[in-house]
Amino acid sequence: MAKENKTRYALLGFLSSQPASGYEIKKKMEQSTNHFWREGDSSIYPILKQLLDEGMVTCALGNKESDKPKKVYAITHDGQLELQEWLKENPVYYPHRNELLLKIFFGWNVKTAISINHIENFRHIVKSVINDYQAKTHNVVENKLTQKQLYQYLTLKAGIIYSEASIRWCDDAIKLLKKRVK
Amino acid sequence: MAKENKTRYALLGFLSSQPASGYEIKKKMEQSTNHFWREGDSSIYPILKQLLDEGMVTCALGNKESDKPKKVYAITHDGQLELQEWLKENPVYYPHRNELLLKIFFGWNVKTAISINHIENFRHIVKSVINDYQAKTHNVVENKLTQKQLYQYLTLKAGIIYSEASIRWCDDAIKLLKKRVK
DNA sequence: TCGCACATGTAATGAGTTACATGATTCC
DNA sequence: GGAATCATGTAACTCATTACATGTGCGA
Repeated sequence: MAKENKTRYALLGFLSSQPASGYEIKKKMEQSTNHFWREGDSSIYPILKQLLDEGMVTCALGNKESDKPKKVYAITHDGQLELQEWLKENPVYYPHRNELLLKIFFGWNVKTAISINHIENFRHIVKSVINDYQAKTHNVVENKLTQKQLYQYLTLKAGIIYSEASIRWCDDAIKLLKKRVK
Repeated sequence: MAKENKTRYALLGFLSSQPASGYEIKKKMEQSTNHFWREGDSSIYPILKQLLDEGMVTCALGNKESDKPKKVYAITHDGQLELQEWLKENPVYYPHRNELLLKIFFGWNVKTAISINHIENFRHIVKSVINDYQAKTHNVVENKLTQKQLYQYLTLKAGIIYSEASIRWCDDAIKLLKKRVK
């Protein structure tokens, strides 16, 4: 079975919300799905073109006021259907690789201080990510959200819960390792 | 900058513990690092060969008693050094893709029941994974572990903490979605 | 005028996955 | 005898990333 390209569904999904250019989609991704889904700078344009050829999206040039070379894509009925079909299918759970854990796993080959350092660095990164999340959720009232906002909020919450779990593991691991080192 | 192949370090890491054949390494991976690092069936043999060419490992044929076509690899001094150099470097944090969250993010395009169903399926999978972890840790006494076992234990604990976080998110998300649907 | 953000693309690399291919041994 | 596991590998394909390439509009 060929590996399916899922970027197309991400693009269709964003366009199902409102028409946008490739660049705008990329910016929106960075703001909203960055912690669980991101695309490279150049992967997005070829696939938009492909979707256009397949009739899943339409393309209109620029907005009338300015003459910027901007292509605004919009989803078609076929595109909506394909998106919905995909949304109904069971998602696949990739086992993701974690290089930090691999280094910890083999940590007995180096000084304990090195492993502790890796974990502390990771903890710093996660801390700053949590701040980001909190800025985005701190004035959210759960039962005042629109349907669309609720779903976005759920993915944000996933980010928070996983990050907090990371912090807990870091603290635990550092404590155990420091006990050994002294 | 070329993307670095990290499989080699995983192999060196396992061989730093004890000599083994490619197949044995694969089996050990499945038992120990499967939740944060796994290799495809066929990715492991070419890289062992490459490590052999580079002098990072040696290769001895079979064990004397049986004449199985088994190649037992052992790490060399150079291999140990390369492993340690890599262990000292700061790990890279990949943003991993999560297809479930992407489907949830665009969930307002389909019936709420579909999103709830995806989350419930995921919850089942995580539950069975947690049972696995617990079987492996239920008789561990933290301060009786050897250095090597401690590091392995830390990665196991990471698996547990992340899985528990997943369950918490699932319960949370299902509750919020069910409130909307009724 | 210089640099930055906007805006769209192509080409090359290499990594990961899947399918394919082979053959021995062990257990039922 | 047949199935599962042990054991090693090759080939093809897809995907993701990186670097490259080009051009506009705007503010300091």
